[in-house]
Order: sequence, then structure tokens, then C-alpha cells
Amino acid sequence: MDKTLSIIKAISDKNRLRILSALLFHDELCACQITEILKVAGATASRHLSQMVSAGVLKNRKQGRWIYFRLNKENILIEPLFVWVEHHLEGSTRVEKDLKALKKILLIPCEELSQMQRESGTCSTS
Amino acid sequence: MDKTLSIIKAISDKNRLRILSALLFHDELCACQITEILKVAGATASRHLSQMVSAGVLKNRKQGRWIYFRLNKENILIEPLFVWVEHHLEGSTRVEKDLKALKKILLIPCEELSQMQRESGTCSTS
DNA sequence: TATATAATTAGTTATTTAGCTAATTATATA
DNA sequence: TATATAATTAGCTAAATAACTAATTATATA
Repeated sequence: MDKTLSIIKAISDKNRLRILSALLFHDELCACQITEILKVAGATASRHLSQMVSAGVLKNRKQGRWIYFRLNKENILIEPLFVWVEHHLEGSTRVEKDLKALKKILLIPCEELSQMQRESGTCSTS
Repeated sequence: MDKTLSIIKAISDKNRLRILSALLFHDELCACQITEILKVAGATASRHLSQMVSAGVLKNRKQGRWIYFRLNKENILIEPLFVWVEHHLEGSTRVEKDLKALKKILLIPCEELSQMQRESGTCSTS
């Protein structure tokens, strides 16, 4: 039951559900892109992502300094849940807004995106 | 997204997942029977049940002083989630314990069960 | 090899959630 | 119609969760 519960908890938060819905639309996203969609601190996005990875909902791979996340579709025990969420989120205005934002984000290389985030972030040395 | 989230949150707690699993095994249970399975205060069980009803996960019907709860299988948007949980909880020792307890509980009429609960409850007038 | 930097982890605070007891509501029955 | 009682709601406390900034880790590159 604890395993089941950790999977459900991994998608029982608004931001984590937004991450899932973004990854239903676009196969793979790096942490900085997800941070940009959610408009939260990088550390916050990272914690959500790590919880989803721990639960087996997401997988990640490292490519240089970037870490890319994707749905763990290989896990056939979890995969039906993705299908359910996808169907159930259909028509959500939140999802539509996020996807619209995501399309713009995808046009920006991660290098630039990260730089923008660094520059716009609360500057503790100002 | 809020609707989806409320459904997921309605099953993202250990006790609420136990309620769901009990109702997968036995079609209809009254509040006092669920209270007995969970071994929590009646008010606590009631709050969990009301959250699940609000989310559309459960339905209830009143029969005299008793209120019976069942899964809202008529909602075809939610039903696949029940299937997923059922498959995913398979073999859980927690579920097995609960079902074993439930079988004993079902042998006791609600009148007796409620009386037992009243008598064993912390007696504020002692 | 030193520096820059993407991501994570640590540490803190604020919010949310779950549990309890007590009070209330609604229904059956003496 | 008054009393008993199953369930809910109110009010509170303790625990869990999510957010932030700051510090750390790991990787690329000057």
C-alpha cells in the first residue's frame, strides 16, 4: 500500500500534476524548462521532480549539466495512470495555458533559458 | 485541473485508500463499519468519507440513522481509477489485514457495532 | 586546473492536512 | 412528544508538506 500511496502522492499536488501534463505533451524536459513552466524557484521544481522520480513516476537522464525528465512509461503498473490523467485533464484551462507557455519555452535553448532565470532570480548579492 | 486534483487528493491518504480498498471488496459499508476498519474516531472517518464524496469518488445513501457509502462507479471518468487502484494494491498486506477484519465486522449488525463503539470510546462523563 | 553554472540538498518558515474531543443535526422509537 | 443515537460539523492541536534562500555537488570549459 505504501508503494501505491507514494505514486498517488507523487501526482496529488498541483505543480506535480502540471509537470505530468507537460510531459504528456512533450516527451522530455529539462529541469530548467520545468522550472520555467511552473514559475517557481529552481529548488522547488527540483524537489517536486525528485519526489516523482522516487515514486517511479518519472525517469531522468543526465546530459552534461542538464538533467532531462520523462514519464516512466516502461513501468506498466504506472502507465495506465498516465492514460487516466491525460483523459481526465482534457480541456483544462490550466493545462492549455501551460502548453501554450511550453511551446514558447521550447523555442529557447536551455543555455539561454538558464541565463534568463539566473538574471531574473532574486539577486542576493545586489 | 482542480477537479482532477480533488479526485487524486481524495485517494492520496492512507486511510482514504483503505476505505477505497474496503469498498472494492464489499459494495456498500456504513460509516460505523468504516470507522471500525480504520480504528479511528468516528469524526475522523466521517471527514475522510465526506472528502471522498465531495470529490465524486464515493456516493452515499441514508437509511434511517445509518449512512451507507459505495464507490461512485457510475462516474465513468473516475471508474478506471478504481480499476488501477485495485490492480495496484494487489497483494498488499495492509489490504489483506483490513479485509480479514472487515469479514468479522460484517458479521456484526450495525446496531451492535455502534454500541460497541460507544462503549469503548473515551468516556467523557466518567 | 580554476571558474562558471545546472541541479540538488540543507535549513527555515508558512500553509495545509489529519487527528482528536465536544457540540450539533437528523432520525428512530419509547 | 421527549429521548436516544448515528453521523456530521466546529474548534483545536500536532504533524506533514511546500515554498523560499543559501550552501553544496557535479559537470563543462576557459
